[in-house]
Amino acid sequence: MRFETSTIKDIAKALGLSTSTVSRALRDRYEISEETKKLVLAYAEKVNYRANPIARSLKERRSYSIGIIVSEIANNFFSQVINGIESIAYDKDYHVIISQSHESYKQEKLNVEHLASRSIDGLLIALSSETQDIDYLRQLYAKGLPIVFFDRVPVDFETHKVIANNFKGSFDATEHLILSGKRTIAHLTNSENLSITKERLAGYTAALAKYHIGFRPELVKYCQHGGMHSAELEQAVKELLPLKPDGIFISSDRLTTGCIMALKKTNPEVAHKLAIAGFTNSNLVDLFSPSLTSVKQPAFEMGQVATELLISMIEAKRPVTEFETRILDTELVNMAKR
Amino acid sequence: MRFETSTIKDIAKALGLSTSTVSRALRDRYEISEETKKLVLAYAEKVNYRANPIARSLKERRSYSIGIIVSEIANNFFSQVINGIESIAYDKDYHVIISQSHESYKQEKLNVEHLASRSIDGLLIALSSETQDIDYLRQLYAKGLPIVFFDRVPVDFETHKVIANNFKGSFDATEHLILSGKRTIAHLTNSENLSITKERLAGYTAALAKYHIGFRPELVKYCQHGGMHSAELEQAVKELLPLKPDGIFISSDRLTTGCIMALKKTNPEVAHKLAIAGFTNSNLVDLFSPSLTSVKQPAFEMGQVATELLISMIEAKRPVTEFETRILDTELVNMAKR
DNA sequence: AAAAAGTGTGCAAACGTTCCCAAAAACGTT
DNA sequence: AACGTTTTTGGGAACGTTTGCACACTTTTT
Repeated sequence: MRFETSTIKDIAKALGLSTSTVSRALRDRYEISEETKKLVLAYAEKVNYRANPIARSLKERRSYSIGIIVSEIANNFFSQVINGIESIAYDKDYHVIISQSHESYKQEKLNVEHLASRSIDGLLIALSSETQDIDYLRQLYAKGLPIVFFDRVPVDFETHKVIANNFKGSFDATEHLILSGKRTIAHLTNSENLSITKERLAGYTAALAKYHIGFRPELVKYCQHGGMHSAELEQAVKELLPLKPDGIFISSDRLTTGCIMALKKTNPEVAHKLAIAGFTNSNLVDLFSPSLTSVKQPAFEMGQVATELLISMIEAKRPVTEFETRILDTELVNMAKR
Repeated sequence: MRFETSTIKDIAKALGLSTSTVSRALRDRYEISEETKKLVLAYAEKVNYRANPIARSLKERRSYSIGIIVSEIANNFFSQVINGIESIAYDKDYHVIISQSHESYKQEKLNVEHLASRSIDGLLIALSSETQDIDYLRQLYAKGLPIVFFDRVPVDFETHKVIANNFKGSFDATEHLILSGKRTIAHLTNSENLSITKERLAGYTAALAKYHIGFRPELVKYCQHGGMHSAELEQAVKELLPLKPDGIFISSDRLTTGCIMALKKTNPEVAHKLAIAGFTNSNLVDLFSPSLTSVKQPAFEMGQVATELLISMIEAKRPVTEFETRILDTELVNMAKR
């Protein structure tokens, strides 16, 4: 801000102390007499002193801020994750800077690099559905930037990761469809290179296998852009319907809503006959028609856990070498009766 | 970031120049020989030099970042506004920092002050539904922090403002209900102290007046927390239904979805008989059941306009004294036939 | 040929902190 | 009373920039 606020120097001058003393009093560092400390604190309070975080950042070579990359904040899952992140970050005096990749690799890379140049202390990232090459992240990581992945995580990157139990979530949802009598269950899913895609596919096939239903690859449709383009979704739906599925399991928030929308638009009569189960964290799911069974991820908690792990990395005195992958359980809700 | 990158000093040393020369070459300032400039630029490119924004901020006493306060990012209207803000901000090399008030005055004030201490160059804010006292904003403004309000704006604060044409949006929605034969139209709205509440109420009453329908105050229900608490909504619905409305006009995104949810939960049979019209920017509105007529705000454009105004204030050489209030038209979509 | 004007560069201070190092003050021990 | 400890304070450099000023050199003007 261009307008002046009081600085440590001002306080020092006013109190006849040195800036070092004032700084120490304020940060409660080293040995400092109770008396002086109180004096400084009282005066600082009086003039409403706020430390200049910019100056502090420059000096300490860290910014007390962490970067977040998600594909879209207008996505319930991600906005809930962000709320979780904030809840922890603010507690520990970190600020968060949110960037959106819009499922674009180029945008993601650009944003990450921008954040890195803004001196973030660490990065929380869910990869875009387009992302295949994470070399740029490796480089930053090698240079010392702590990174924690969540939701969409790369397999071959050694760091902390936080994911939902995608396998179980998918298994449960698929099993639910099977138990309500469906046998031809389509699977609409994200870009093939995402970790969540693989895990969710595995849950789906495992459920089929448990009930001795043959896996038919043609029932699985991938969406490269994660549902960002409605044309992509309509195409997938168009290809799927001739196969006469009686149920469909959809593997992401955006795809779920997008798919129902596409169904309604292109084949409204089918939409209501098809049993639908899908990942979504929308809190509007109760309003949807056709209704669906939804797999809800513990988004808020995922954000919290990821942030705790990240901050532990940031504040570790020595390089962290032991990494963990936290897996949090999903929840199956709003069982549609049909 | 704790890891080292090359600095202006490094470049200067490597090239046998002074830091001033390098700085000037990089920023293309003052007279500097083409030759030296090319040399520096080439070398900077080679070592992948990135100016340290922190140092620059400290020196220039500005951060090239703007703060945003919204009640909730998990709200389609606001996330679209944010996208609009980002589209302009990034173009002009500003970074944005997003904070959520969660419709709490306390949280809002805390966040604003936090942002201010983080040296933002300007603030874009939509007031929380609880906010009555904006003295803290006045103080910051008086100290020189440029502020632009959008959506929820205070009346008695002289600065740029960007709003939707709330009057017309409400008028159109209410008229739509009237034209489809409704006569007892309830109005569910936000906290009474919000600007949008007043404007939308005015549109509602004007439409009633045009068709010679008497205004019945008991048909208007205010929600202090803007739909953040479902109990509040259910209570409002409970009080409204005995009055036997045949239509309802709801005046905000969160209230619209929340109200339908409450209706469905408490009186599912009524829910489908009532004609519903409401403000919402949800892109899932096509999936809703009961369906509704929605008033959509030009959220993206609002964000863009607000940002342009803010940046013009930030970059003005002399204090701005002429302020404008931009009013953008809403759109009535998805006319429910009933 | 000297003075004036123009051009390119470097020096050094400043932005507001933190923190190493040394100096001063307070205290205790003999 | 002189010394050693311990506790508290101050001086000043550093973080990476930007920029006013001075200086040196070149070109133009008289």
